[in-house]
Amino acid sequence: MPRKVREQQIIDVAVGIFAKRGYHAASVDEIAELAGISKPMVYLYLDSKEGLFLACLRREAERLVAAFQEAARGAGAAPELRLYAGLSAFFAFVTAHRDSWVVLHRQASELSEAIAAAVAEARRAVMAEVAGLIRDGITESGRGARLGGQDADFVAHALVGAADSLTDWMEHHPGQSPEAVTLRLMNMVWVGMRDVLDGEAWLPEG
Amino acid sequence: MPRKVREQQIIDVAVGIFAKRGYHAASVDEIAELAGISKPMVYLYLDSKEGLFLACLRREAERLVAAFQEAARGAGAAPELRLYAGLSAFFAFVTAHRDSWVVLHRQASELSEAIAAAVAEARRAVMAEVAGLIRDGITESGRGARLGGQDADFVAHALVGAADSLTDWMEHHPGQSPEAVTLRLMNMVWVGMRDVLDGEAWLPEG
Amino acid sequence: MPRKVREQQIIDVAVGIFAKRGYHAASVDEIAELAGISKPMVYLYLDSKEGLFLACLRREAERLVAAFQEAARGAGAAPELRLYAGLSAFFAFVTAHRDSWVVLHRQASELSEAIAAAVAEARRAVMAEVAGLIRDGITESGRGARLGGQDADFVAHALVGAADSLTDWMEHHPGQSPEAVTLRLMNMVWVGMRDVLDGEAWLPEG
Amino acid sequence: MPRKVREQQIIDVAVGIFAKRGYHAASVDEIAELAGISKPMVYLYLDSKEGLFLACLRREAERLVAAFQEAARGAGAAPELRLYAGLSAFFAFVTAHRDSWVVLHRQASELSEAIAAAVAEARRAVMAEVAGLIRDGITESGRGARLGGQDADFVAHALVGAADSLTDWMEHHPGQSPEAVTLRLMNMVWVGMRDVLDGEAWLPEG
DNA sequence: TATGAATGAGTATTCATTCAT
DNA sequence: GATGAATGAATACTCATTCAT
Repeated sequence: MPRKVREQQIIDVAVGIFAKRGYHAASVDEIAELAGISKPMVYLYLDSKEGLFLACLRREAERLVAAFQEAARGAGAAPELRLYAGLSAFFAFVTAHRDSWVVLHRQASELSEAIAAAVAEARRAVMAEVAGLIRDGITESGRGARLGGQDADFVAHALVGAADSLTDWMEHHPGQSPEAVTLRLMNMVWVGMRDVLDGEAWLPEG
Repeated sequence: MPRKVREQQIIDVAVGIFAKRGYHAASVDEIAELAGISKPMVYLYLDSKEGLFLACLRREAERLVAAFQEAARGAGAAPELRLYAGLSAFFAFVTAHRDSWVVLHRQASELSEAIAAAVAEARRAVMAEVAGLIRDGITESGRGARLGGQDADFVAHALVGAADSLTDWMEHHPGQSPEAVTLRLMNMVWVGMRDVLDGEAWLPEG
Repeated sequence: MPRKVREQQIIDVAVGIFAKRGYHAASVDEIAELAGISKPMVYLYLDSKEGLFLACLRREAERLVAAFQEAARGAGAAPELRLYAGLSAFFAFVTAHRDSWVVLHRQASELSEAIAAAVAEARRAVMAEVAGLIRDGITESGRGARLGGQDADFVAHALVGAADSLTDWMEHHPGQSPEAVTLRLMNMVWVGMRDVLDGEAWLPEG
Repeated sequence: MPRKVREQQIIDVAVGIFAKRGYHAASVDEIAELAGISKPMVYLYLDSKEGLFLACLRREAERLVAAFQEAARGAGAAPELRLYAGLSAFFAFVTAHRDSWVVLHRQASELSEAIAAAVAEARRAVMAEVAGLIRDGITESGRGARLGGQDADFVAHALVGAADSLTDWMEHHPGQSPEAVTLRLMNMVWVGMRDVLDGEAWLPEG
């Protein structure tokens, strides 16, 4: 069996176990056994438990970002439609691949530098993508005059954080389709942003 | 030294260590040593590593929720001002107590039933608070006709997720005061929500 | 409360706990709590866990031996009747005081020199008593010519071992009264011994 | 080194340590070290301290029962000769393998359910064997009329208890060969039983 | 390539025992 | 006389990792 295939098989199993048990509670023993392979092979291919987890992280992050980008790029020129398509792909992905999501989202802390860095990098990639779309949207709408680059970043963080949190929300509202969630989120954020840019400010005084 | 005082000292230290190392990597040995106490005392007072972590979780969650509620309640009658005050208190709290935040936010997975339940409960309490304010705001504005209870929940999840994520953003933009962040988030969400309620919909077609 | 009384109270509780949990699994904490006293008091009165156990051992051994002796002495002059009465008292005692018996009989090993010595001493006292009666019986019957002192000891060991074992047997045959068991054991041993002394030998050849 | 061999080595060592120190005082560390193996191997092969002890218990019980049965079966048809041969083998075994005997005989209490069950089972097996021979002896002698099944059990308990106790006695009388002890015990019990069955009763009145 | 056998290092937890008051 | 507070020391158990084959 070719090396690359074996490696992917191991990663497949590992993602499941890491999602179910968490990084620490997962044991290399269990992963090897479920992958139908001996432990030394796992070490030969992936180097260490950390290497194995990193491989999982990278593959799943890549898949998630790819899903987002592909959808966004296939959605024509309008930035808001691209954002919409990307978000839609995101919700579809996390719905379909819970394990990937759990590994990406819930294991960030208490891990080594290397892992924390990989997680941060994955998140940064998503943020950049989203912020880019937002920036484009602002520019295109001709409303960008008053805004520096920081604003798109701010909105991107808010939006991605909202999306993360709504992923949990979806779990408790199974009737809601990913599409419906996407649409509602777009409405809330995009309209808000647009109006704010139009000068419709909210101030504590009301 | 009286028991209650010692207990708080231990929890103080433990929050720091758990935040720095994560639940699994943290060792009871280290916590005891840093607290200037012997390990058996830790076990006598907090029962187990899990009990210790739960105590940390509960105390910090209580403090965070209390900060939010106190601020919100002291801010008059208008729901939007109360929400604003609450968010403001939230950002101030997580800025001032990074460790508390890390313990609350980043340790949810791979832990025992009991711990997961405590984390979920803490998050639920925050959500309920926020959703209540949003619901009040909708009702008071007279725009509630078209909305069921689920909508406030949806917005609350989006808002809380955005706030979580912006906490990370703040870390990389130290110039931004918690107040400024709060104001921008309010603008984005509140204005967006208000306008959506007013019928200003966004649809994929543009 | 006078010291002696307290001491006995502690020993009462300790016998129960040691019987229920065994020496090692029993914790001084539990004993102190059940005795309604603080741990340092237990140490003040009994010195150590081992001291406490020794005190239990000695008191219960004394009681058991006393029960046997008293019964034997109250039973007239005939050695066989005295033996019968003693055995009868023994079975009555272990039936009535299971905890004492368990502590005396089942904790002999894995303990310190001192404890092992105390157990051995208790057993030795019982053996001496029994062997004495047997020796008297042999002498009186005029059959002692062919026997040295070792024989009485041998029979005593066999008899006491049989009694120990029958204590377990009684537990699974609750219908059997201590008196009935005593009588059957006497018949088996006494008749056998008497006939053997009369020359009725058994040899492998049949 | 093949697994099965290692396992037996570990058990060999463990029997010695458990006999010397008792279950609780024995440490897995010490056993591993004496076996010239690392602790994780002990756990891999035997699962837990309890598992290790159970393995010792089962192996030694099996050996003892096997020694008894083999001797009894090789001794022809007469039940009394088979009993004699079995007892003889028993005394030879406990003389030759003191450690096995200590582990089997002195660790029954304060241990877990599982261990207590194993000990009880071992004793039950011995009892059944002995009781069977006694029952055969009674039947064959044509004296069984007046006896129910319980009597053989009663005699078996007495006999096994006597044998246990005489094992201790032998330790203090090194001059006595196992054969001599066996013969004396047979005489005492068998003759007594036979005569009792013949109607030669003993009653308290004399 | 593949693995059965092996381990060093570390962790949570418990308990008998003793001060300081 | 009495106790709440405190601890040193020990132990079962686990796991990532590697070697010999």
